[in-house]
Amino acid sequence: MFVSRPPAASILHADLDAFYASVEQRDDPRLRGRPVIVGGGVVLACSYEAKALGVRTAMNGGQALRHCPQAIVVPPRMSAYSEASKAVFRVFNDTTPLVEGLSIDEAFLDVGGLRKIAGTPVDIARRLRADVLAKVGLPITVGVARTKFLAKVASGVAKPDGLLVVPPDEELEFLHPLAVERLWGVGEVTAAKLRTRGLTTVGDVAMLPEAALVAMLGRASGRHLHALAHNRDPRPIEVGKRRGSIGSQRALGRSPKSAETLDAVLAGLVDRVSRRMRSAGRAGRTVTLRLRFDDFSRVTRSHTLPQATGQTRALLVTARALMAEARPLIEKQGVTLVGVAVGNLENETTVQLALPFDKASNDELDSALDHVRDKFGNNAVTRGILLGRDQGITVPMLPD
DNA sequence: TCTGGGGTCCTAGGACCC
DNA sequence: TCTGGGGTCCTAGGACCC
Repeated sequence: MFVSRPPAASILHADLDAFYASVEQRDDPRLRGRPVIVGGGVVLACSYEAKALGVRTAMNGGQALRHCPQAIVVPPRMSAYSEASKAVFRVFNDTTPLVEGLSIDEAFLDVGGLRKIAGTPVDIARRLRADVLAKVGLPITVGVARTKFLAKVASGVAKPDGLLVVPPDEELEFLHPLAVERLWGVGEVTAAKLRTRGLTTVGDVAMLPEAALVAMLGRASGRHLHALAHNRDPRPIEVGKRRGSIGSQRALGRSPKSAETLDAVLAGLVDRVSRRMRSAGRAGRTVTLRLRFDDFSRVTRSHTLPQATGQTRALLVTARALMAEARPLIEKQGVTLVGVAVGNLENETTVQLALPFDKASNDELDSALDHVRDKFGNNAVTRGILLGRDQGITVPMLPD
């Protein structure tokens, strides 16, 4: 007869500490041990030394310096962070094939099946932290639990440079005393709603019936929160998720902007987005224009095309039409931010050019290749497969 | 020095089709 | 002729996360 045991804690949530700031401290020894702020007008990231003095992410730069006049402010180096992220994800992927990336600096890893070859989840987590430090030179915190949600909560509690395991028989003891803000999906608005009703800990929330939470927060949020407070999270690790939209935005400051300036900004954003789409081998159907006004209110206007595209021209035509639609609002309120995003992204698996090679002139072939380059980026062509005389060019799906 | 830039998911109403 | 239900897609806004 089998006795069923609860599944072991075998989900890891690995989260780099103060990621951008740690990369800066790694690359410049003079910054180590000192309060570092990455960003200028606004704090993109700050070291734990700066956090200890009251600096927070997304804080306005002047405000941050008032908290911490001795802070060293460095401009962001996005390509360095992107490289560091790739190196860390290589360590993740060397640890287990079951890796689900959440953002540039965090991921879930399922190490449940590795006990025989790599040891217990805790052994693996210790080794992972040591490997990331040795190979990439960055501190990383790991939470270990039976579910994704709890592993993430655990890493949040263990930060910085920590390791925290929540054993399956201690889950509620760990979870219920925590502040509601620790729950994934509880931000400022939800926390305020809960607190006005006297609910400050996860345990308080767990005592409420689901229907009460649904009435308070809406169907999805209510159910979600009820499940998390009772530590129910059956979601598996998902490998190979691809993003659903690509966007870019730019803050403009408060001074009024002419229509020409706005159009130039718009064209620049569309160009940036479409380049990124092509080099990722993606195409999308829904173009969204986002505007922010000087009172910080926002609006969006969107339009869905019949066919997915990654071409600059088609996206720009659509974005301009949306901008024209929003014209009256802009004249009334003074726009301070413009963003363009393309969603409904589809995977481009292959492109077949209906161009028989044996009948095509060199010029026609060149223009066909240009077409592929224009649509999918240079990468696509160098990685393309020439199938033969009358089958044209097939471009394999590119990893995002 | 009031407030960056990149995303995800949910809701709700209306259009449209069967 | 009138009435109805279900499903999907689109648009706009909002909350949240890093």
